[in-house]
Amino acid sequence: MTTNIFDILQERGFIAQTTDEAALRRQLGQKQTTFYIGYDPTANSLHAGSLVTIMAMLHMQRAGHRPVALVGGGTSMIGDPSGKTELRQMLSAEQIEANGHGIHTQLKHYLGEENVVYENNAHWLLDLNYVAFLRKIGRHFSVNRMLTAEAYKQRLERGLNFIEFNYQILQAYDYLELYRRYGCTLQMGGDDQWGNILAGVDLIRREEGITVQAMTYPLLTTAGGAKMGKTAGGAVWLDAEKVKPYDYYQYWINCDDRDVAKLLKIFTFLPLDKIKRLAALQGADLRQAKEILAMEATAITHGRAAAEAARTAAQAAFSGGGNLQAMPTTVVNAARLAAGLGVLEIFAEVGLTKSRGEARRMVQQGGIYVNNARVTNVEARIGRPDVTDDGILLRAGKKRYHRLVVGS
RNA sequence: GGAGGGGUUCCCGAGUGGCCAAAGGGAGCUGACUGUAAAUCAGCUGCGUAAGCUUCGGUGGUUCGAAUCCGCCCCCCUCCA
Repeated sequence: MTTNIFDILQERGFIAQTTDEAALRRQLGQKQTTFYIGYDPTANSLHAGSLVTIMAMLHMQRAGHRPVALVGGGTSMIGDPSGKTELRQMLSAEQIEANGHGIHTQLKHYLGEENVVYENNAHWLLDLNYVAFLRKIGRHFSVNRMLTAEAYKQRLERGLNFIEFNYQILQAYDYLELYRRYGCTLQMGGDDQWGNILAGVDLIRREEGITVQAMTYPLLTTAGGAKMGKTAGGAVWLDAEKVKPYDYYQYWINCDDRDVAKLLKIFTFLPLDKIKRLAALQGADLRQAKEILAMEATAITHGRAAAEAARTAAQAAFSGGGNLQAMPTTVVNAARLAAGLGVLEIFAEVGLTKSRGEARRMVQQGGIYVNNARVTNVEARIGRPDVTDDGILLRAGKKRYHRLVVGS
C-alpha cells in the first residue's frame, strides 16, 4: 500500500493550515491533483526560505501530482503587503521580467520538464481591463472583511497604500485563472499567504460554484529566532553564483542543534526513521547529523559532486588535510604577491571584511589568520613564502575562509 | 485642499546651535569557553595608517560653527474635506 502524500507532508512538518484536512487528504489519495505555488520575482534567484515550497512541490510531484510553478510577473508589479511593515520598493517591469526568467530556470532544475507546468501571471494580469475586472471580480470582495484580515490590520496602523490593497484580489484571481486553465484545485504557500489563498478559494466558490483546497506550510524560523534562509550577510541564495556551494554547505552545517531534526525532515529526502536516529545523537556527535544535512541539502540544490567538493573543502579547512578546491577562491597576480600584499588590503578585497578598517579592528581583536596563524600586526604583509600547495588560506574569525591562489 | 505630528547611523529609538560619528536597546562581529551548536562573560561596530573625510529625507540659506535655526521640495501618519 502506498502512503498518502498528505501524511508524508504532515509527518515531515510541511503543514501549518489546511482548508479541509479530511477532504484534501481524500483527494490527494484518490486522484492526481494539479496544485500551484506562486513566487514573486523580486530578485533573480530564490533563497533557502523558498526551498520549503520547492521541497513540498517535489514531494507532491513524486507522488504523482502536478505542480504549477507560477511566477508572479503580474503581482510583482503591485507588491504583497502581507508580513511587511511598509511599502516595498517598486521594481521596474524589465527587472521583474528578467527576475521571472531566472526563477523559472531555477525551478526547472528541481522540477524538471515532466508533469509540471510553468506559468507567469503576467500573462493574464497585465492586460486586464480595469472596469471589466471590477465588475466581474471586484464585486465579490468585501472591503469590510478584507480590513479585518490580519495581514491588513497590521498595516492599517502604519499605512496601507491602495495599490497593495489590491494584491490579494489579484492573487485570488490567479487561483481562479489556474483553476480554469489547468484544473488547479489546490494552492500551497507560506502561512503568511493564508489570507490571500483563502480569498482565492472564496472567489472560485463564487464564480465557479466549486470548492477547492488550500494548504500552508509553517514559516520556519531557526531556534535562534531568525528567519530561515537569512544570515547577517543577506539571503542564502540558491544561485551558485550568489552563494557558492561551499558557503551554502556551511550555512546548513552551522545550524542550531535544536533545529537539526526539523531541517532534516524538510530539506532532505532521508527516510524518517533515519532522521530519527540522526537526531537522537547527543553533544558533539550531533555534528554527524549536521554534516549529513549539509551534504543532502547541498546535493539537492547544487548536485552531488559540488556537495562532495564542499564537504571535502570544509573538512580540509576545519580538520586539516584534504582538498581545498571548492573553497571560495581569488586569484592574485604573481607580481603583486611578490611585491608583498597588505593583509588589511587583501582581506577587504576578497570580502572577508567589509573594509580595511574592519580588517584592522579584527587584527587588533585577534580574529585574522593567514594559513591558520594569527596575524597580530596590522602592517603585516603576505608574499611568496606564504604560498603553500593549497595557495594561501585566509581566515576571518573562527570559520570564514577564503583561499588565494597565484596567477599570472 | 485644510490643521497637526513625523522622517536620525543595519533596525528600534534619544538627541533642539558647539562637549555629536551622534545616548540606549536590538542585531551583527571578534575573543574566551566549546562541538564549525547553544548559553555565558569581555571587547568592537561610518571611511581613512593618519591628518582628515562623509553621515541625521532632499535642496538652498543663516551662523565662526547646524542632526539641531530659516525657506522651498519630497515622503509618511492622525483628524477634517
